[in-house]
Amino acid sequence: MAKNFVTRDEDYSQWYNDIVIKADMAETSAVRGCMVIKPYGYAIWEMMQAALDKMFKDTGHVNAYFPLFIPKSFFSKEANHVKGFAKECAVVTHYRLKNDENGGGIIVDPDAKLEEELIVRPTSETIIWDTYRKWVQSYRDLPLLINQWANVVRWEMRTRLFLRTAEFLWQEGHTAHATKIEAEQEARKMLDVYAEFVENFMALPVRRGVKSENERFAGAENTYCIEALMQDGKALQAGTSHFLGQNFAKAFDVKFLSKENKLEYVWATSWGVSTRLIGALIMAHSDDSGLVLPPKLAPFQVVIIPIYRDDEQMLSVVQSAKKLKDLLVKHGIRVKLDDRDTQKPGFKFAEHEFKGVPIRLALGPRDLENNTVEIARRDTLTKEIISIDGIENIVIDLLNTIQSNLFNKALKFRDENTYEANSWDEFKDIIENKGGFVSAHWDGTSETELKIKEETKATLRLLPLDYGENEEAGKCIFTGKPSKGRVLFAKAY
RNA sequence: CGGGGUAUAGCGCAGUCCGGUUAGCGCACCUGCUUUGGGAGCAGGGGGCCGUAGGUUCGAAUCCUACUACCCCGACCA
Repeated sequence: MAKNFVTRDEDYSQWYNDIVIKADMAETSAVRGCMVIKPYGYAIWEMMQAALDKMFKDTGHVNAYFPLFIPKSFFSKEANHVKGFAKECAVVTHYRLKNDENGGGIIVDPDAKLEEELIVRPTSETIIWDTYRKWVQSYRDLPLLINQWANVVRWEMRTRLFLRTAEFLWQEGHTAHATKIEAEQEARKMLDVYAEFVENFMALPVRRGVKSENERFAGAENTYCIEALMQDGKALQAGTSHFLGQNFAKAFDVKFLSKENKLEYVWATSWGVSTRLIGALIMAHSDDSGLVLPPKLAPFQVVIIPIYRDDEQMLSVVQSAKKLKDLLVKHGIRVKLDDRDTQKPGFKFAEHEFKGVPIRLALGPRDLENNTVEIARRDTLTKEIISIDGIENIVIDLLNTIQSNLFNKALKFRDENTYEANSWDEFKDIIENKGGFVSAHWDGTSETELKIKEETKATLRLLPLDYGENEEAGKCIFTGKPSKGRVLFAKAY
């Protein structure tokens, strides 16, 4: 176990904070509620961005950039949208500072008040749809398939690094379509893209579903989501994809002439994932020795640590280590050679272990003599000495093994912590004493959903995609009224 | 926004009740020697407007007042 590091059992939330800080991913900043993402944390984000961006491009999307500031009047055009975000908006009211004549330092110049206040975007639907109005005239202009990588601000009272901060980084896709069916398919398609990313790259299994009316995005007709289970038994929403209907098209008057020469409103979607995924990544796989990263997202997949006693040994060992690195890099592996002479090997072992590097190779004088290398895997914390011949294939295989091992472990955990509840007592017992996902019958009303939340703190995470279509009908565990099917509850982040 | 707490070196803390030498400890940092296959040892060294502003006093980290910031627990959220 790592030094000065709390275990998950002792204090899960302290454990999480310690990983973020001690693995050098992020820290709190001088600005309330905002974090500094440090190079190692940002490198993970860049890995995520690269993978997602490719998936977006492969599904026909292109990137663009829209303004950080949104005129207040735009914001109020879609009633539900304002209602959802009004409480957490940062507002720009002035555009100039000046020196205080009374010696009070720099003050806001009261003469520089903006005619119209600007909202710092909490999401960009409004500014984007105001722009799309100008871009769309004909069905020939559709579909518009655009994504933007950006920062957004939601003024949160209580924050946690990566999981909830006032400013965060994300991507938001905003698409416009000629038909309802096409927009609905787009929203579903992007949900699948997210699920595929989280499962394949983050090695984290997800449940796909639909949000209840209560949890739906402000301004959406329908919100699809993926939910993942963390090691403490709490669910985390890993991504959302919204079918926006014609709500924003109507609010911003975005119309097109159809093939039949009829003027129609366009159909919309939006979808996003954020740096919160880094929080999910940490909580899904890490252990009491620190961060554990899936090979596909690890900034370094392999770290090589040279071991030597004197300068002469250092020379030959480091030289061999460099050759080893070059060989692995040639095979497309991300490798760090930690040849710092200022730290001892033991220190480096501990450091890279804490930072979650999937594979460690240690190379010393004995290895040079015997043509061997010590190979250690982060996910199982096991190590062995192997022949260095064909090391590149062994590493490639092991990276794949680790990736699937992490997924399988997370899947097993998820399945073992998914329960069916058939009575209210059973439901309460599972939520209070076990945690995890609870599949239960529900009468379909917001009222019941809220009461369940009030009494147990569990929220309705999702309705399965085939909700209402399957044969199993039952009675709501809370009210006993008829249910169209089981839905998933959990305590959530 | 409610309830509770904290503020002293880069980080973590002691000292504060009961005012009195030059404000201390651990980690980290710097220098040297010995070390190096799982977080090295010894010796020496540097670093402080004790959160801010006022007050009481011969004298304040310590007592009083106000302010500010941060943390934890609740309601909201990706």
